[in-house]
Order: sequence, then C-alpha cells, then structure tokens
Amino acid sequence: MPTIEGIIEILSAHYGPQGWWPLLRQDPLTRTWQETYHPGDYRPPTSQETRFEIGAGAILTQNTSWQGALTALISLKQSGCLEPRRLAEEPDIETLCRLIRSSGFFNQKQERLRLWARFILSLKERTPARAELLALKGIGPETADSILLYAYGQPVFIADAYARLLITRLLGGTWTYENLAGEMNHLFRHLNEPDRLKMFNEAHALFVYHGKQHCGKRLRCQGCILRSTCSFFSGARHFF
DNA sequence: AACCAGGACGTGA
DNA sequence: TCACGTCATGGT
Repeated sequence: MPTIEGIIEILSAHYGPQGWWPLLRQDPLTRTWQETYHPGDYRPPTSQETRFEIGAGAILTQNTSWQGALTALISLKQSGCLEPRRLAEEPDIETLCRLIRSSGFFNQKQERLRLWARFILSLKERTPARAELLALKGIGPETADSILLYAYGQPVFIADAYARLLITRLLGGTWTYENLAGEMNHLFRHLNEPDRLKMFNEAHALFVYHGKQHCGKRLRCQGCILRSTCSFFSGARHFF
C-alpha cells in the first residue's frame, strides 16, 4: 500500500514541476492573451490585479473545464473588465454575462465575480482569513483555498475532487474535503513554511494534471504511472 | 447522445 | 451532517 507522500513523489518525478497558478500574459507580437505557467517560481503575486485574476479564475472554473474558464478570463481581460474597481461599481450585467458565457453558470458567476471584486478591494493589501472567504457567497472550500495558496502564498492543501478520487482509489476509505486537508497538514507539518508552500502548490497541480489524464470521474488507466500500486485497479482488474 | 469538466448553494430529512 | 436538485456551456 502506497503512502500519500509516496504518491506525490511519483507524480512529481513523472510529470515535473507544474508552475501553477497559470497567469494571463500578452504575447508581444500578436498582442493576444494566453495562459503562462512558471515552473520553479513559488513567489506569491505582489500585485492586487494578479491576486484578483487568480480568484476570478478559481470562480470561473467551478465545475467547468479550465478551457471554458480560460476563454472567459481572456474575454474579460481583452475588454478591460478583469479589474476589481470596474466590477465592483456598476458594471453592465448583460455584457458581463456575455463575456463569461463560455464558463457556464454565468448568472451565478457574474455575481460571484462582483462580490469577489468588492471584497478584495476592502482588503487593501491584507491577507484574508479562510473564514472571511468562506463567508462570501460563491466561495466554498476549494475556491477559498485556491485563493489562499496561489494568490496569497499561504501553505494550505486543496483537497479537491481529483485529489479525493485518487487517494480513495489508491488507499480506500472515505475522504471528505476537510478530512483530507487535515491529513495533509498533519503529514507535512515537519516542513518549514516555504517548503510546505512548495509542496502544497505542486501537489494540487499534480493531482489535477494526473486527474485530467487518468483519474477523473471516469477512469483512463491505460498508461497511468500509478497502475502498479493502485489497489483499486488491481481489485477491479476483471472489469477492464 | 449521454457524460464530464480544477464547485457551491439551498433545501429537506 | 448528508443526500439531492439546481445552475449552463462546450468538448468527447
């Protein structure tokens, strides 16, 4: 039976540094906006705009593909609407819905973006507490932790659906969000804060990447690096 | 043509 | 606490 630390180590050795959170960058030649990863750089963003962008991306990708969320994020950026001040005041709701249409659930998400904009403005430069984020309508555990980890450099683990699916399949048991997050905090409590930040940054990104490739709601076990140590796979071998 | 995608909220047991 | 319906678009 593999350990959680072992699983992360295998994924890390296999896929390499992930460079999350992906940030928007303008191509100097074509002047088009695209996502860019920054492997090896774990410094948290220093500008309010970048922190807002990360939270906006986290909201837009709720229960939708990253591709759809990214398209929406770029649409916002291109029309100059990815700014807290502009969204917090009195934006044209119709236009806002149209810009983020590709991310789905646009009625809820346009409001969630505006609430996030208001909130981050009220913060000034202060780092929010987790409870403050959770108190916002439209920000649950995963979105809150994504903001804390990737926008504010807080060493928290994001126990999202991919992580829970993978851990459940490899180790068995039942894992709730807080449950797995607590276990991760316990497992890595010996690391100093910067190292724990790197660990949780990479771990979440790796779980998502591997989840997309092999271990989502529907399984794609062919070519999975964890096949040999996956008790779920060996136990269900006869189904394949 | 169902199913899935980097969830969260409201409701009712 | 937990199970379930709802929110919507876009790709496979």
